[in-house]
Amino acid sequence: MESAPATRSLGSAGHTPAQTRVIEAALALFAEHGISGTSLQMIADAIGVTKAAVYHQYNTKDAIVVAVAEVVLTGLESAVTAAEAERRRTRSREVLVDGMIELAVEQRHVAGILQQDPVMLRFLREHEPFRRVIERVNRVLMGGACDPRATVLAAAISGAIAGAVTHPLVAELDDASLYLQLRRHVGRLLPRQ
Amino acid sequence: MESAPATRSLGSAGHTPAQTRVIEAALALFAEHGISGTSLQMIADAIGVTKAAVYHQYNTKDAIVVAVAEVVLTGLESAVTAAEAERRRTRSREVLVDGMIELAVEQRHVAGILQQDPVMLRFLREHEPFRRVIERVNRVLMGGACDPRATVLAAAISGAIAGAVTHPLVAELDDASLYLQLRRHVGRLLPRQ
DNA sequence: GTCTATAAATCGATAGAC
DNA sequence: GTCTATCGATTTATAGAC
Repeated sequence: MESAPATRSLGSAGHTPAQTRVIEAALALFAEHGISGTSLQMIADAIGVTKAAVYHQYNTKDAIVVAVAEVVLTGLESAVTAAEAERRRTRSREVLVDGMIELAVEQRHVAGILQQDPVMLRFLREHEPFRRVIERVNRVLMGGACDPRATVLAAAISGAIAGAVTHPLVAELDDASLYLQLRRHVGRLLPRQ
Repeated sequence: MESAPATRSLGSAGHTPAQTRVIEAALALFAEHGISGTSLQMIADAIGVTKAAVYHQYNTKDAIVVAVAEVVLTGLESAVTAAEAERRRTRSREVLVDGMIELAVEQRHVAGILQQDPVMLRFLREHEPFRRVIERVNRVLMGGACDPRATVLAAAISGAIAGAVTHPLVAELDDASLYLQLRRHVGRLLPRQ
């Protein structure tokens, strides 16, 4: 029997096979060329269909970007939900950081686009469901404080994780080593509990 | 009297006023919309001239990207040159990290595009003078080692700095606080000397 | 150094057949 | 669900006058 599905504020479920093909092709191309640098023609070519077929699934390019964002953010939402279930704030942050590292390593080839692409950042700011997830993540990372020290710490943690897994230096490192070393280094960033 | 100009492998000197206007406008637009998301028309509009006038200064868009990269990388090259002058490896890394933080805070609104934009990353890989600077930075950050621990550490330091200064959380923080807090947090990342 | 004008290709997006 | 065909706007880039 399945475990009860976590309450989702992001509707990433219910994709037809054709939609899934679009999302996966777009994800790979966005990561390599950026969102602005990816045309619908490139997505269509990658799938092996025409532009019109892509438009039948998502009738604007923005809709594709939102669908891609939902897929990537779903994991982050689960991680922050698990973290928020912890009672102690320091423990909560540890759980979230560990989840973020695991996700970032899993999705290392696409992690960059979510956190750095200007088009994606615009959606993260303006699309309400996305902003809520980001705000929950930041709140946990800041550990209840809101002073400059906590703010920069949260930014540095996010940046270190996203920046490290997408850094050219670690391109040839295996997932397990990257995960272990990243846990170790980012762990040093966290204040002693 | 002026101090002797540091040996430059990046030819960022010798810009005409018109070229400087192009570079500065491009820098701001690249940072906001990404490189692919910035057209020559947008650059021309920002300066207040026509596209043809822009093309008279740089006859391809790629040439503008290279010129922008040179300007931004010049600071990094000075920082790594200063760091390499130190005798002890741990001290060398400290000097470089401090220089990188200073540069990143100064250029916080454009720092992201250099380290994360897919088009810029392609130039950093393929343009030989750029790659040499990046390699020198990485060598100092890794402190003489080349194991997974040192590799991920170097990636995490770069990522933490670039990621932190461009993070939306710190957008409203003043430069001085950002610099101080970032030094503190990234300092914890460095192994005890 | 800047302009007008234009070329050739590609962009996102739509209509309608199958 | 995919196709052909097309639209209008925009893209990079060039030619030639001032």
